[in-house]
Amino acid sequence: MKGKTRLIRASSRDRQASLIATATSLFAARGFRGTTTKEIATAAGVSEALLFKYFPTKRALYAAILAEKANLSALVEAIDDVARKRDDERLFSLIASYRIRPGADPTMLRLLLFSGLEGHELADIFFSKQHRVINDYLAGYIKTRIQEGAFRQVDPLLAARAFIGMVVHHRLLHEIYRQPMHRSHEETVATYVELFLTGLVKGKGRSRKENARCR
Amino acid sequence: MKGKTRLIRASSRDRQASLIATATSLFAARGFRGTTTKEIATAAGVSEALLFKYFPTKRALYAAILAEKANLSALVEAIDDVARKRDDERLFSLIASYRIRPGADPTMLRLLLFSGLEGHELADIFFSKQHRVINDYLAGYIKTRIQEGAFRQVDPLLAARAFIGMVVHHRLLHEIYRQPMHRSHEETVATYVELFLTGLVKGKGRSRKENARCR
DNA sequence: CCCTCTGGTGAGTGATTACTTACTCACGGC
DNA sequence: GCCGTGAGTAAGTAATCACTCACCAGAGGG
Repeated sequence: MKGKTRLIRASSRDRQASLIATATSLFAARGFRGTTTKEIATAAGVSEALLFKYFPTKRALYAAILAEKANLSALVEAIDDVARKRDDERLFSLIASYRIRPGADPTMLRLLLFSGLEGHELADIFFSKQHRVINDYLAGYIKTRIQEGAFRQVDPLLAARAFIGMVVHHRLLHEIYRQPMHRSHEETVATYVELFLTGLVKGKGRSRKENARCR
Repeated sequence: MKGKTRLIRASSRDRQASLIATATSLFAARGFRGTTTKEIATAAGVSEALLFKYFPTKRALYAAILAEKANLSALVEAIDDVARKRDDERLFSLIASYRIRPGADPTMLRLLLFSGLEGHELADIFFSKQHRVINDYLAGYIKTRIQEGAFRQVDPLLAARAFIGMVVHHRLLHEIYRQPMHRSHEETVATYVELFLTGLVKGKGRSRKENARCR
């Protein structure tokens, strides 16, 4: 209490984590080239020199972020459950909701896009962990459902891409280009899922809930 | 013929156009922040000082590009024709082919993404001209077809987004993240169009070409 | 009381950046 | 023949960048 400011010396691990957290949001907002090491250090409340004590180069800090922020295991686990029950509508809704949910922060999407566009060497790994995991999982499920006779005969990988594409594109418009969502989150998800499962053309059967006069 | 090199003095208009062309591909490849004025000038074969004779700032050059490169009228005209004939499959195939065609260059997509991510002030206008035009056109067509009873009752804007989303996402994977196309260009387009029009779930009618036992 | 180890910094360094200034050169009209 | 005009440039400049170095402060152990 004798000094004017209470100097708090953080542990090595804490400081490193705080630098990564700060840098993540800055890199996501402005990209690798658009973010300076000074900005990161200042935002984290330390000197620039200290940043270089923990990460030898700016690229190393960026690489640490891409390597770390990549776990989608929570989503995959949640999906695994409904997949076993063969609840198609719920499974697709879950995937879409996870991305389009109201408070979903755009950090990871922006980081993914920036790393791809800027051609970072670790972009491939980041891409694999962020996107491919779920794409491949979905393709696997679709393949199974085709074999079971529940889905039409299509290329499972392309079908999975198509659905993920709807969702990712929606986020892109909303989070990058600030396009307003003119429908509620639930309506949007339901529309995409229904479109994907039952198609756009009429007269070939309706949604499960309505009359199915073709039976 | 007396000098060692024949100095060719281009006209103001030609030089400006050549600078814009050169800068476009560099900005698309590396982004606004990742491209230096010196690189642009050198690539265009002139001095850096001359660049600033034609464009007062680097941003002004970038703005000139975004303002200029935005015409999709050729596609809209081609679509207009099949739209009048109500040939759904062909219309959707046309839109998809235009983007997924073999030699399509990724310049505009990359420019669009970079400008959105980097938050350039003209990104909105560029986005409107590059993307919204076709999205709104497609939404209008879908709305008409719903009124005619040919398509199911869905939000036309969301449906249009969904289809464009499939296509844009496919390009993203292919052109930004270097994912290989494991199917031919035609097969891919056909799959997306069929998926979108008739859906994934089986037993509710088939593609037009096969039996339509629900009639 | 001193010694060492660790978290932390102020003040640089050379390279690169967007942009400027003061200039040259070629040519067409008078 | 000379003069104005427009294309073109070499050589800056101030700011900013990633990164470095020499140094400091305080805790803990002997």
